[in-house]
Amino acid sequence: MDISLPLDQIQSSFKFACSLINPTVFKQKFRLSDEFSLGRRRCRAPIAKFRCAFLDQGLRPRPMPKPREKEENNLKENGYLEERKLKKPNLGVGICSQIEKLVLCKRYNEALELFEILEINDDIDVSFDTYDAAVGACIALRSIRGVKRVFNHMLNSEVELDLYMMNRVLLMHVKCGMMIDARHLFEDMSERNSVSWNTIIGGLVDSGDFFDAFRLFLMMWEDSSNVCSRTFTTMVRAAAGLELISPGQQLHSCALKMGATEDVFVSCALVDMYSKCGSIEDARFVFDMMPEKTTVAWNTVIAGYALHGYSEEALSMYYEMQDSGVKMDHFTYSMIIRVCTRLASLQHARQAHAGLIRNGFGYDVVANTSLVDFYSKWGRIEDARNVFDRMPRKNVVSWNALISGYGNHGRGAEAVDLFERMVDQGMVPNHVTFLAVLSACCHSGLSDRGWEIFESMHRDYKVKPRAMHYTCMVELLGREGLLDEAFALIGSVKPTINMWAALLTACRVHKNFELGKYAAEQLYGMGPEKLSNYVVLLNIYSSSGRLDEAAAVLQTLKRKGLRMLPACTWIEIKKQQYVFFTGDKSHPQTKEIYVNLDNVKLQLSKHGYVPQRNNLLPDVDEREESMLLHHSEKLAISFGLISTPSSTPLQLAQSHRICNDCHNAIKLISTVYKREIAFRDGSRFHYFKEGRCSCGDYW
DNA sequence: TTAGGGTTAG
Repeated sequence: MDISLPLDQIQSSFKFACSLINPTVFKQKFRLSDEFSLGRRRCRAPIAKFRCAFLDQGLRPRPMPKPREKEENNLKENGYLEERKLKKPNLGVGICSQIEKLVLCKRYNEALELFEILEINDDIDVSFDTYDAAVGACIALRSIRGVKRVFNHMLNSEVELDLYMMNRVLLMHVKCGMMIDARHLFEDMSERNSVSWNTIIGGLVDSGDFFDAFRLFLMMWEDSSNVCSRTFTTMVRAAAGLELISPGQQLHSCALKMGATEDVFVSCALVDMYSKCGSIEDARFVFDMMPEKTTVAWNTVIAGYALHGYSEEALSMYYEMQDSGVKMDHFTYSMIIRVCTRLASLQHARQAHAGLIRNGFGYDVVANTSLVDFYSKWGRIEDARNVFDRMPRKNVVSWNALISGYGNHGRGAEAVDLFERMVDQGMVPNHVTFLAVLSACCHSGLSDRGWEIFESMHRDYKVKPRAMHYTCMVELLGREGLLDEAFALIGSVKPTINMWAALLTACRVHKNFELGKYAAEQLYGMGPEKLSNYVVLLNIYSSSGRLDEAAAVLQTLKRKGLRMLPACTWIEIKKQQYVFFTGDKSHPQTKEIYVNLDNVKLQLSKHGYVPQRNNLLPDVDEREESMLLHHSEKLAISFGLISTPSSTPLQLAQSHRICNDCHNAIKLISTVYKREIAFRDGSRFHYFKEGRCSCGDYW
């Protein structure tokens, strides 16, 4: 970060940095609409221009009130005028003040309903205060209909809006996502202040039009009197949205020179920007420099660590935050519970759960959803259910988390029940819901129900099945041995690697070598340079006893210089990483490890765990095969990642998830290459991305 | 009058 430049140099370099943003590229990238030109015109009567824009959109305001002169003369003649004059202000003032009161009480819907009365009574004078309240209701409800109604009324009444009200109207359009109208409004404003600029730029950033936001900011920069700390906050968010550190750094420099970094909002935005742009060190630097660290500042830096997979650092910051005495909020707990899920730390998660309740956030939907996810992922589905049942409000993510949990526990019927209950309660399922419930059906062998749900996805819920749903169905059909149906399903869509892989697995299980070979070749054809595709092809050949063809694949591999790395698992214990390859005996405590593994194997068998034998590999003895097959779960158990040695589907699934263990590849490579090709490739160790068990991409 | 941080799957 170069922050030593003089201000004028910073300004010019900032402009240069922004000019580097190629409009064409950005328009393509962000699918921007036609270039937004900011007119220099000034309109003396802005409301007249709004009317034109309004009519251009095909909207027709109600007829203007007719002159009442004739009517009043008639009334005067009949002696009614005095009565009317008395009634008019009473009715109008009553409704208007009622609207204002309803908005104050946050009864926005009722306020807008009452506003309808104003529409049908032309003779009620509406004050700015009432319009302001109605605008507030529209913003709170994000009601486009409300915006049209209130704005229409303003147009009809021909009221001259002052700058404050113009900004409110602008904000109303921005908040309701009506950015085209907002742009027209902004363009036609005869007077603008920093609020007007910040509002429109903020709207552009919120709607993802980062490039337009930068362009407008540069225009604003020309008249720097309008630029304030809130502008920097918004623009830093734009840089974060673009994930471009260079404009972010320039903004940081400008903000420093203008003293804007003293604003806690700017600093928080900078912390967020640096972490989103991949520089957690700079994020931490900005955080450390903050004289006053607010809850949001702590949350932002914790979120930054969590985003980059630094779960332990995130947890450590969480405890530092606790020690600092800063109040934690529902954001803090949501994040930290998610971090605990990654760390598989029941102890910390329980503490966070207790803190959540103790500090009065026990009803927060997001934090509770994190808890449901945590408990269901770590073998405590009943705890997950308890948390879920006690949630006063649930959103689709909460339902998805629990359905997914039941599915992973092999409790498919309960997952389906939950899905049906969710629909009964009026919750709209999304593509994640269907993935969870289809996957649950798949793991529990509920093929008919799975197929029914799959068919209803688009028909009843208008959720178009994606590739992952088709993959799930291929797996489901494949498990049932319906290989031709699975093949036909793949043929009905654009096949993906995962679909062929699922079919290949089914073919191996059901010994359909011809179709399996075809699937493997398709897989091979979709990514010829990917080692994993050679491995599965090699696997299918050797599995079907076609050793010559398997040898040919090996030759191809050799010719292309692709090396197969042996399967490995690595584990971090107290910041020390331990790496194990298949059949590895190089660790100084190998003897103890294998004794432990044998104990685990014994305990597993006592719990009824029967290793799945692979009858396609004749030259591997049973002991070795069993060891290879369950390498990951045994390691996970022996290092305490799985609390008890049992064979519940969840625990096995978790161990595979942690160790990313690919059984077939391990077996194949250890069979074909034996131990002598096992080597430690130091360059692969950079996959220690999250410091937990992981496996290289080359599988 | 405008602003910063969070959940499911992949």
